[in-house]
Amino acid sequence: MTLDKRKSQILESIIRDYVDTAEPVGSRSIVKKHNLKISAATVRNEMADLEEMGYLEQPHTSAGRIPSQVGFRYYVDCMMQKETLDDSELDLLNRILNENIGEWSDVVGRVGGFLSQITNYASFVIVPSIKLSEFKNIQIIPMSDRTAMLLVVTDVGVLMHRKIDVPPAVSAEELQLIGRAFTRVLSGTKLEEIRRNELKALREELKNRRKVIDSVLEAVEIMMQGCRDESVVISGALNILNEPEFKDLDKLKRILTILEEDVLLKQILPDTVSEEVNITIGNENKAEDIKEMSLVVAGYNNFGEMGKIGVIGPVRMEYWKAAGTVESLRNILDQVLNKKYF
Amino acid sequence: MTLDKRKSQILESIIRDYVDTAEPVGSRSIVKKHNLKISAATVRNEMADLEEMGYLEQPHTSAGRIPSQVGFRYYVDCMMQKETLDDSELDLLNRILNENIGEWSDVVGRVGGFLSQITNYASFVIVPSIKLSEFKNIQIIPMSDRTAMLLVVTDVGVLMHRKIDVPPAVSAEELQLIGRAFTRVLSGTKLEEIRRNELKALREELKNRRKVIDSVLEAVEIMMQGCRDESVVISGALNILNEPEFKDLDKLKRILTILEEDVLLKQILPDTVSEEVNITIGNENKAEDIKEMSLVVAGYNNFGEMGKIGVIGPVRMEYWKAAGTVESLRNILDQVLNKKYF
DNA sequence: ATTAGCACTCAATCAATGAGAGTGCTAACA
DNA sequence: TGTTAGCACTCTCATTGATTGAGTGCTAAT
Repeated sequence: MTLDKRKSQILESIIRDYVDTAEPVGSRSIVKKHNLKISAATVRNEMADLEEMGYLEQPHTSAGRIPSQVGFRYYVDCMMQKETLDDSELDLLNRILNENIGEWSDVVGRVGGFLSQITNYASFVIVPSIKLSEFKNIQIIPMSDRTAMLLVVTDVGVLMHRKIDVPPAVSAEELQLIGRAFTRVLSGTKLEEIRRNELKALREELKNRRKVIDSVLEAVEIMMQGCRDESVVISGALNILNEPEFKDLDKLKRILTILEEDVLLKQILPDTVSEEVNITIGNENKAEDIKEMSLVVAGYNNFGEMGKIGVIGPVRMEYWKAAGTVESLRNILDQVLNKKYF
Repeated sequence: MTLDKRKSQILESIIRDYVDTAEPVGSRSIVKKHNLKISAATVRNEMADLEEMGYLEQPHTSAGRIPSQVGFRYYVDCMMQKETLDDSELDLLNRILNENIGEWSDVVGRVGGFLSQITNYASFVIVPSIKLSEFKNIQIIPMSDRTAMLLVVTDVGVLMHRKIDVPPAVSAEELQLIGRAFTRVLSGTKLEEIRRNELKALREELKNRRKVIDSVLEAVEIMMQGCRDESVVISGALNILNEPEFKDLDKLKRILTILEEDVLLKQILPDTVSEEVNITIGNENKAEDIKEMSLVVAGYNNFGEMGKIGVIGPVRMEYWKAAGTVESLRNILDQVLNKKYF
C-alpha cells in the first residue's frame, strides 16, 4: 500500500520533527515549521487517517502524534533517501584512515569510531573468525633455556604467538629446524583444515624431539580455539546517554550491558545479513532486550567470509543518515580489504 | 586527634549504615541496629559533637547524619581493618587464574575483572610501558613478493609485528640474513637505549639492501612510538549505575566518559603511588571531575617499573573491602610477575 | 474538499496539606 | 556529672486539588 503525496509529506514531516525533538508532533506545529500550504485542521484529518492506517500513534488524546514502528518501517521502505557522507566528513575519514595504520584491527577500530562519531549512535564492527586463512610460516624462537616463543603467521597477516616450554637440551638450531618442518607441512593449509594425520606424521618424523613437538601441537590447538570466534569492536556506546528515551536507569543499564559485552551484542544481531544495508526497527528485532532499539547493519567481505558493520540506536533514529553512513563505511572496508592486506 | 571509644563506635556504625543504605542515619536506628547499650538521646549528643569536629554532616535539620569526607578519612586512617578475600573468593580467583592463560595481558584482564566483580566498583590496571625490556630476536618473514612481516621479540615475551614493504628482488634467505644482522646488533639492548649510530653502522654494513633496512628501521621506529605508552585495562565501569548517587544523568555521563577512555583515567590518578594501598577520598583527588569519587590504588612491580591497580567508586565506598581486595591482588600480580614470564 | 471555531481531554505544573522521621533542648534522674 | 525521657520544632516527601496549555475531534460554514 502506498500513500498519496500529501499523506507522505505529512508523515515525513512528523518523522523528521519527532526524530529531532523526541516530542509528539502537533498539527499546528508542522504546518508552521514546514510551511505547508494547508491548514492545521486538514492536517488533523490526514493524521487521523494515518493513525487509522497504523503509521502514527497518540501517547494520549490531547497530545500530538508520534510515528509508530510501522510508520518508520513505511518511511524506510518507501520514502527514505540515504544521506551519504558530505565533503568534510569524507575528509575526516581519509585523515583517520591515513594516519599510520599498524594492524588490520586498527583499521576496524577507527572505522567503528568514525561511524559512531558521525551518527551519534553506538557502532559495532564484527570481524569474522580467520579460520579460512592459511598458515604461512611457523617459527620457534628460544627465549630462556626452558622456554621458547612459538610464532604462527598466516596469509592475512594475523599472527598468533605463545610461550611454550622446551627441554633445556634443545638447541636454537634444532628449534629452527622443527619450525621449518612445521612450516613445510602446514604452509598453505587453511586453519580449519588441519589434518590430524599430517601432524601425526610429523610427530613420527621428529620423534627424537617429541616433547617439543607436543608442546607446539598443544599451543597450536589452544590458539586455534582462541581464534575460532569472530571478534567484535564496539564504539560510542555512551551515545545512548544522550537519548531522552533512556533516561530511565534500568533501561539504560540493560542496553549498556549489551553494548559492553561482545557476546551479548552478537546475540542481538539479525541472523542473516546481506551486503545491503539492512534495517530492523524495534519489535522487528528478535531479541527481547532491544525491542525499543533499531539496528542498521550491512555485511562486508572479509577474506571470503561475511563481516558485519552497523549502528544501534533508539527507534527514533535518523535512519537516513545512519543508513547512508553504514553503507559508505561498508564499502570502505570492502575496498581496504580487497587491496589485500598482504 | 583521636576519638574516645564511644565516639569511634558511633562513627563506625554511621559509616557502615550509610555505606550500606546511602541514606542519612538517625540516632534511634543505629541504637537499634547495633544494639548499643546507650540511649538515642546520648547518641544524639555524641553525634552533635562529631558534627562539630567535622566528621559528620547533616543534609538538613530534620534528617539523620552522614559521614563527611573528613569522617571517612579518619575512619580509613585510624579505625579501618582491611577485609581480605574469603575462601570462596580465593577459590574463584584461583580458578580464574588457572584457566589456560595465553598472554600476560590476559592475566591482567582477568585480575581486573575479578577485582571489579568482588568489590562492585570499577577497576583499573595500569601496565607500564615496556621500554625497559630488551630486544631478543628480530625476524623478517616473506609474505608476498612485495611484502614481509617484521617480528620483534623482547625478553618479556611481548612481541611487536608489522607489515613492511620490500623490493621484489630480495629473497627469503636474504631477509633472514638481514633479520639476523639486526638481532646481532640489537639483542640485549633495552628498547629505550637504541643507539642511532649502531643502526647507522648496520645500514652501512648492509648497504646493498638499504631499502629493506630502511623499511625495517621505519617500522621499528613506529613500533617504538606505539609501545612508549603504558596500557590501561578497565573493568566493571557499569557498576556505578548501581550507586544511587549517580542517578543524575549528567554526573553519570561525566564519570562513565572517564571510565571509558584510557587517557582520561590515567589523568585522574594520583601522581605518586607507592606499593602500599593508597586511598584518596572525594575532594582529595586532584582532578575536578572526580571530586565525588574515591580511589583505592596500589602499585605493583612490573619488570622494574611501577604498575598500578585499583578501584574507583563513590565516596560512600566499602573502603575496608576495597582496600583488602586491592592489596591482595597487588600481591598476586607481583607474585605472578616474579615467577618471571620468561 | 477545506477550513474556522469551539468544546473537550489530558498531562504537566504548582501550591497547599499532612504524615513521618529526626533533631535539639530542657528537666528529671542516677 | 553524665545519661535519659519527653516534647516541641523542623524539614522532606508524598498526596491532593486546582490551574494551565497544548492539542484534538467535531460541526458548521465556505
